[in-house]
Amino acid sequence: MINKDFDDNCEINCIHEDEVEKAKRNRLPEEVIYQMAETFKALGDPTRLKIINALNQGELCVCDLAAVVEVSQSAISHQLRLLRNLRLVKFRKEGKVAYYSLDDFHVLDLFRCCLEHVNHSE
Amino acid sequence: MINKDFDDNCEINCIHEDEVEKAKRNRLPEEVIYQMAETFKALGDPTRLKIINALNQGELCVCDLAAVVEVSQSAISHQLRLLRNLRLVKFRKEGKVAYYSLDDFHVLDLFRCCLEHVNHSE
DNA sequence: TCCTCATGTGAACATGTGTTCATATGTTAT
DNA sequence: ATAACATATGAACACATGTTCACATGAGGA
Repeated sequence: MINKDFDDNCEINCIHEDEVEKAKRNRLPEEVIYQMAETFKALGDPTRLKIINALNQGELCVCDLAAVVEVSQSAISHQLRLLRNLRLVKFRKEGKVAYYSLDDFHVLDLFRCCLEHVNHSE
Repeated sequence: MINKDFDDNCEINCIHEDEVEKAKRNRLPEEVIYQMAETFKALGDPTRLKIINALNQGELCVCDLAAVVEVSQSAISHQLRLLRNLRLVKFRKEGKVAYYSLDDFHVLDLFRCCLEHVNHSE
């Protein structure tokens, strides 16, 4: 079962060759993996999760978000830019006030799915 | 609409009071947010996503994973410990070989949901 | 027992990340 | 135009994170 003769230019020796080949064929493109990681990374911060949870119920302006999440306006703004760049939130401007809301319904799916995972694993 | 008289012991001034109050009531417990962030953070790394994608098709041993993901055995082992601690993967030992597999079906849900998000936003 | 092999792990290092501070931008009211 | 205000942003800082390296552990074979 273990095969040590096979290694495509890397020093790894213990291999279930067939399983490895199968797994290699099922690999996703590097770019897809990278983008998924970026998305998960964006959701992997308490402040940003709080922002998303707050926007769940509808749009909010920056200073409202700061009040709800209880961090500085600057911190919120930085995080919103990040979420914006990943198309997780969108915004519209009304005078000097910027109203943010969730951009993509997948975001809520991810949020809910993770919440369920957390609630079920105690 | 804008109210500057209300601020519960923080200096934020511009507030749509009712919206903020509503959002505050809907806040999740700090601990839940923290755990969700931990979970997303765990998924927010290319190496770990590759591990999860590889385990998608069934269990694999550590050196197989190293071969598929193409990083060192040590790096894989460190990442597996992290995933193990978050109950995202489990393992069984057969002699000196450790076989890892996905622990929780929510993990795959999250993975697929994110993949869909990435594929749809180009 | 001694050796080899598969895996685990601590320390160290470079890099990435979130917040704060100061300041810039752009809007509205006076 | 000036002042007040909402938001954006660059720099800097402290801290977290992923990998590598060296070595430990523990199982099986000679």
